Amino acid sequence: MGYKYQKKDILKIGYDTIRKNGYHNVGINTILQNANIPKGSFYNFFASKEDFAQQVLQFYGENSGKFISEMLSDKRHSPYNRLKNLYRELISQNEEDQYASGCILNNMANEIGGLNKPLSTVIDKIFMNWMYLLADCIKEGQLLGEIRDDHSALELAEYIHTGIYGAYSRMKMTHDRLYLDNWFKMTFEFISS
Amino acid sequence: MGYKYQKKDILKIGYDTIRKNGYHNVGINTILQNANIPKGSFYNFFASKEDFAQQVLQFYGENSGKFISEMLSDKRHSPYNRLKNLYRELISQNEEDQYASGCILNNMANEIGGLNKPLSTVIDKIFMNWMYLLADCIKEGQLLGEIRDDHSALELAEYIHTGIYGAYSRMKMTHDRLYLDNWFKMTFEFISS
DNA sequence: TAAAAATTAGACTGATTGGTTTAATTAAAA
DNA sequence: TTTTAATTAAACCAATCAGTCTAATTTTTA
Repeated sequence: MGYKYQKKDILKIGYDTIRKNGYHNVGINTILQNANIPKGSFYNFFASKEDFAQQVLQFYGENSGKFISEMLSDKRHSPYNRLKNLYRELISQNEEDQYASGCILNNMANEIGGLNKPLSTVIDKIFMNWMYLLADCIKEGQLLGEIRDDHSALELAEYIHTGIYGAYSRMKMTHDRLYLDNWFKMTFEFISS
Repeated sequence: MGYKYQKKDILKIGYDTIRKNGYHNVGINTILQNANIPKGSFYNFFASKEDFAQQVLQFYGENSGKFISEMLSDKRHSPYNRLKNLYRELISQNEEDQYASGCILNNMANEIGGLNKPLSTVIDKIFMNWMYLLADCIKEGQLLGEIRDDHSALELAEYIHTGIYGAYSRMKMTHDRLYLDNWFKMTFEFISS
């Protein structure tokens, strides 16, 4: 049977709440209400708000890693098109909240990255993990001759993904996908060979 | 003579404090301490924390606008090189705080852009104002044949500036300029014709 | 089944939040 | 110079913050 509440469920609520509202703007009480748990249970699972945020990021990083990995190993498409499909999908996922929130990793990086070393370390690890997944696919595309190879696969991966983070910043202002689409169009033009 | 405190000085302190620490992470009391003013004076000048943030952004937007405008009208260099000089300079400015803070406009956009309509409207106006300055210079470069013209000047402007915003997100994790430099190298290669 | 451990529950705490209030002081306008 | 308005000053307020505490309950282990 197990106990009443599942850590995983609280992390899921926390992910959603923090992604949409930010870190400092969200109090523990909001998490408790959204997850419908008493404070004692929260602090039974998590040592502090910061520890919670860390686990939320980890949770998200692992799920996203799996998703990226699956999208980039779909052998029905070429590497370049697999990349395009991934970002097409990531862009589409923002429709759910009217393009208001973006990616929790980027949000946290911008909000507290420069101030909180433990959290920025976690964010960096997750990010680099994704980059290696991207770089593998890009490398494949370079060998096939469909992606330019005057820059390393890892550099291109980082260029692509930081690019969409910049576009998220603008997306939040306008609440539409125009900037994401423009970024998509131009980036994939620039990296094709 | 005038009164004891100057609104402009408080805005300058506010700009610095909020840029480095975020919006929700900074309380009015911190601003009061940093600016060395009593609470009564603050609320004499500003209606609320949100109003204050709005005026801080406006203040920054105008100063930055002037700076961008000057850099982009330096006729000793070609348009393409003026752009490069501008971003070289913007990157360098981040050394002061060990690449931990980035741009207040981008930070605020990411932290509260999706939640606060009045503030996101201000941010958007300032951003677009900059974009028109950039686009004018890019247009010039396109006519000279040194910047690719298969995308509109405004689209390229937006692409460039959202690009550096993405790089800021990464810069905050690593606290160095590597990502900024990589972004710079690749972007200016991609947009040259 | 008995004992130990983990979890649930929410009242409580001290510090901090954005903002108000009232009085004293200073500068500008008449 | 007198009156009015703006500014300075800081004590004060209700609400909220992250986190603690103790007791009851439930699950696991022995």
